[in-house]
Amino acid sequence: MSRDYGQYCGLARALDVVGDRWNLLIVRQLLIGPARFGELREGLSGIATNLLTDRLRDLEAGGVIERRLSEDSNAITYALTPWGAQLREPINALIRWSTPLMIRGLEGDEFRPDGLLVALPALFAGRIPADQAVAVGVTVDGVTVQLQATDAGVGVGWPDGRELDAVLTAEAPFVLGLAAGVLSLDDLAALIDIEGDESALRTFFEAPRPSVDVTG
Amino acid sequence: MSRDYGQYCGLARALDVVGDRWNLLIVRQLLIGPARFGELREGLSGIATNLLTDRLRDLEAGGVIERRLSEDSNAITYALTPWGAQLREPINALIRWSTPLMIRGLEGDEFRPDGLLVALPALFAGRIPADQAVAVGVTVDGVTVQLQATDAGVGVGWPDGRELDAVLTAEAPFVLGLAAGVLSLDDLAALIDIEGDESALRTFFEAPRPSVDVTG
DNA sequence: CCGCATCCTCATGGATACTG
DNA sequence: CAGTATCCATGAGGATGCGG
Repeated sequence: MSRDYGQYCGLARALDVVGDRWNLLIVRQLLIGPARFGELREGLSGIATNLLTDRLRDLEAGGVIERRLSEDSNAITYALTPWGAQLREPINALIRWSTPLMIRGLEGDEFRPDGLLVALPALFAGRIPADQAVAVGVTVDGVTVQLQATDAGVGVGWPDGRELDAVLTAEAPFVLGLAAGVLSLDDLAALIDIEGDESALRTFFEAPRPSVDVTG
Repeated sequence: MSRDYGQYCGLARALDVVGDRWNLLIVRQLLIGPARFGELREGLSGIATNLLTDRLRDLEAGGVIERRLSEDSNAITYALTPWGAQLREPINALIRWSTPLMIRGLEGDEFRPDGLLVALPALFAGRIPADQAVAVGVTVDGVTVQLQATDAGVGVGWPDGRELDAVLTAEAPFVLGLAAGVLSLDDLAALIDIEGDESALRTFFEAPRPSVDVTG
């Protein structure tokens, strides 16, 4: 690849920059936060190191990411530029579109809980669940992610020490189906585990959210 | 490519289906409307025929497109499935993201006016410009596209015979900059040509629209 | 270890010619 | 017109090496 489409079309030009294999997955990792070379390699399930080097150079030349030398020099950190960070919207849209592919289950694919930090905001995008200061946890593969009601919508992140009103423990496909609104807590009653105030969970998982289609 | 990422991640699974080279551009063409093999080949500026065949098969197997045999058989038409048509949102998001790349100008790339039928709805996405029954034309490369105020937002299409309140003639980058809101009619006064009621054009090009960043 | 370069193999992309 | 078949260049993927 790396070959330009040669079309004066927004989609073609966007793909000239981020369409190469691995590029958008690198951006996904950096949407979680700045990362070192090795962290990226780890989060991308073992991309070949030469490819990661190439892609990082391409993305830097394209203005999507930047290299930062940490204070003590010698340590290079990769981070999104402001423009690169705006890829969150296209990526969120692709994540919502992929819902029919996700509710099929893992099918042998590798699951990394930090992916929830990108997937859950995409599925909850922009909706405002409640005025209350509700915070719940979602535990997948033994790792807990915190959902928190904010004025702007649902905030997603690692637990920040605050008390959780409830914790939902479930397999990854169930969590994503719940977040996308194609599965309900009642549907999954026998397959999930809930501790604490179940109504706090319903605040999140029964509120309106971006429509996704499951026709696929 | 065609190789799966092997990650249980919405973005990775989406790219497993539409991430191969040419795939999203094929979807872009089909967002304009169903098309024959030769029309796709034409609209993709001469993609190799074997690649087009491969991609069409992949997309069909992935549930994104379907082959329709026309009534008199012998003529195959390709069209998006309902799920495939939902790629409009991710594609729109990428088109909005690409604005900084587009306002740089053509730079030798091929421009096809039918691309405006996809680009303009992306840039006007969802906003409601006016209650009036205003319709204007945008002429690029001698081809005119019609913009029409509707309850749902801006409707974009080929002229349907109705009388146009105004016609804007300009180079493609100017039209896209105007639609994205990073250029104004006043900025471009000397570079564009306006016939008819200029205020009708302002109804479209000075209304609020999705924010795009030009930091790139 | 971390960041990257080099080599090698093989799948994929791309251009052309060809066929029903 | 709608694809196949063929050939070649390129890129992906994996292993390894190397300086810091």
